[in-house]
Order: sequence, then structure tokens, then C-alpha cells
Amino acid sequence: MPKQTKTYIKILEAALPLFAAFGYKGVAMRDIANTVGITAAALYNHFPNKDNLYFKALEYAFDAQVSGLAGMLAKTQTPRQRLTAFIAFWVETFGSDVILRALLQREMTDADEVRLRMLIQHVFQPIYLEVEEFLRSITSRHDPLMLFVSIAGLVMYHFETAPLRKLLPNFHPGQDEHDAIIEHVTSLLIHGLDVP
Amino acid sequence: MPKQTKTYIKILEAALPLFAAFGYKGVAMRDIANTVGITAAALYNHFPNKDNLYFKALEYAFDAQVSGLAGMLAKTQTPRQRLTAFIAFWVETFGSDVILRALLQREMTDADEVRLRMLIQHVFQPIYLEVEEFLRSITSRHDPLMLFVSIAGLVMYHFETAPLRKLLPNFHPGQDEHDAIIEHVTSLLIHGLDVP
DNA sequence: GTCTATATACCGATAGAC
DNA sequence: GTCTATCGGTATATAGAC
Repeated sequence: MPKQTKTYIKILEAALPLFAAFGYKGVAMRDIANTVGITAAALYNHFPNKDNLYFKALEYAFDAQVSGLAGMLAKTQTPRQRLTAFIAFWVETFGSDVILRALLQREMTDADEVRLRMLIQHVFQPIYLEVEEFLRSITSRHDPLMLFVSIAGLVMYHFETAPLRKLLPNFHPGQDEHDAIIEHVTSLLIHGLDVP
Repeated sequence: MPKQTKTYIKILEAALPLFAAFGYKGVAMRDIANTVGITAAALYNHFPNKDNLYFKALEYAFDAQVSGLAGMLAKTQTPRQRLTAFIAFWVETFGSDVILRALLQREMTDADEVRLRMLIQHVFQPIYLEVEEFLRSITSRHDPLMLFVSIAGLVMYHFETAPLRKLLPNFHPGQDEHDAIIEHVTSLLIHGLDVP
């Protein structure tokens, strides 16, 4: 079973958008092969089975994608600037990569134990560890993990609900723009609703 | 094609947990039939095809499920009480019904145009219209729809990430409890982080 | 309205020639 | 490393007896 050859990578990059759009069961080995330009049988020279191909594709997609965070929360900034930078990073990362977001969403609903552990290791753990200390430094009112989940949901739901929101009253395209989301989320996070 | 007979309902109720757990493609007509106690062929006396069975099951699941909101935001309460009541309703509704939440999550990732419209009509539009006026009454800083999405994500992500969070540092089971989520989310919404 | 039997299609994976 | 050919399994859906 060869590794990291040129076709190996080509296969992964052909498979990713398919899995993102149609899910694991919605993509046939023949579909991936056709996209690459080979036959389904040839795929088995690179991957032992479909499961493995999917897993390697996931790993490839999430690897290095979330490495931009290091140093971004540098302490030379004010807490408010650091929060804004963090939210902006989050929005840009998942806002610009539709495939990454779709894969993540599918993995969270399918909740396969082994794949979730890989996701934690590659995506969430690095972000979480980097952010947790920062969160602790600005508030002691909230459980750090719960706050992390809240912020994640606050950001991600603006993307997850995108196809849905278009059908609601008061929708306008400006609500999809990254700057608007960043502004709205940070403002809400910093000030709250100030309810009497 | 008969309608609303006893077996018709039995089929829907047998199908729902299956679709919620394994998705549309992950459930075979045979699986549903076995759960009901009939053969797959007999299903076609009640539904023209699998697509229709799935759609009717979704409709059945979401119908009347979200009707508890009416009057809950009664204006006899203070804004803060109304906000808390709304968050509590949201958490209880989707926190206690794993099937409903899984179905919703799958629909949002698959994003089928026709089914999304049904979801809007049955679930989100009623909630949104009820809540929008309330949101407007307590703040003019935020776009109502964006604020609605933010609050939804704030609540839902504590459930969506449940299988994931167990694997993160600082996890403890108390973070899954409804009261803790309600307390955390309302507190965060009302006060914000108060970042300097 | 349910059954058995079956048509038809698709999928993952393998065998073997080149 | 890719191809053609194919096996074995499983899926939706239909036909027809009861």
C-alpha cells in the first residue's frame, strides 16, 4: 500500500468535496474514481477500503488547517483586541472553507468514536488549549469549556443555518458577510444584551 | 394510498428514531418494516416510496412539537424573565428530544430545498415571529435575525457538541445538565463577557 | 393489507491480464 | 499501477397470490 504519491493526494482532494456534499454513504468509490480519472478498482492500489479512504481524506482536510492560531492571541494586545482577533480567525477559517465546515458538521452528527478523537486531536484540542487560558484571564464567571462551546456555536451557527436563514423573514444577504458576523458576534459577546 | 391509519402512524414512529440515528441512506425499508413487524413490501401500501415516507416522518415529528411557545413570552414578565423563559423553553425542547434534534441537525447539513421549507414553516418561522418582537423590545443594537441565529447557536451547540466535548480537557458531566446550560447561556447573553 | 417472489439497479471489493 | 470483468451482497420497488 503506497503512500503520499501524487495520485494518492489527487484521490484525497477529489474525494473531499464529494464527501462534504453527499456524505459517506452518498459517495460511491466509482464517483471518486471518475472524478480522478481512473477506475474504482485502481483506488484499491492506494487505499485498502472505502472506510480508510474516507478517514485519510478527513485527516488530510483537517491537518494544518487550524494551525494559524498560534501566536495570534499574543499578549501584546488588549483583551478586547485578542477576543476580536480570535472570533475573526474562527469566522475566516470556517467561513471560507465550505468543505471543511460540511465535513465537520457531518462528523458531529454521525459521532463516530474513532473519528471524533481524530477531530479533537487535529482541530479542537489545539484551539481549545490556546483559547482556554485567554478566556480564564478575562472572566471567572463562566466554566471555560462551556464558554468555549458557546462561542463556537455563536460563530458556527451563522454558517450552519445559512441555507435555512434565506427562507426566514428579515433575511438580507449582508447577514452572510464575514465582517457583519464578526462585528455582531464580538459585540454580543463583549456587551451582552443589557436586559433590564 | 390510505392515510392516518394505525399502521401508518406506527410506521412513522418506527422510522423516526432510525432516521435520526443513521440518516436517510443509513436506513433501509427492510429496517423500518422489521421494527414495525411487517415486510418491506407492505410499506408500499402506505407510502409511494422511501422519499415520501421520510418526508411524512419528518413532518410528523416536527408538527406540534414547537407549539409550546405561544404565550410563554407573555408581557406580564420582566424582559429578563422572558429571556430566561425563552432560553429554558429552547433548551428543554431540544434537550429532551434527542430524535428531534438529530433530525434537525441532519436536515441542516443536507439542506434539501423542499424539506427546509417545511422545517421553516413548522419549526423556525413560528418561533422566530414570536421572538423577534421581543428581541426588538430589548435591544436595537443587533439585527433581529442575526441575534436569533446567535441565540439558537448558543443553545444548540451545547447539544451538538455533546459527543465531542466528552473528549476535551475540563469536561465534566455537569456541563450537560439543562439547568447548567440555561444558567450559562442566559448569564452570557445578559451580561456579556465584560472584556476590558 | 400482508405475504412471497422477483425484477432491476447499485455498491464494495477481488482476480487477473497488461 | 491501471485496466476489464465479475462476484456477492444489498437496496428500492413491483407483481401477484391470499
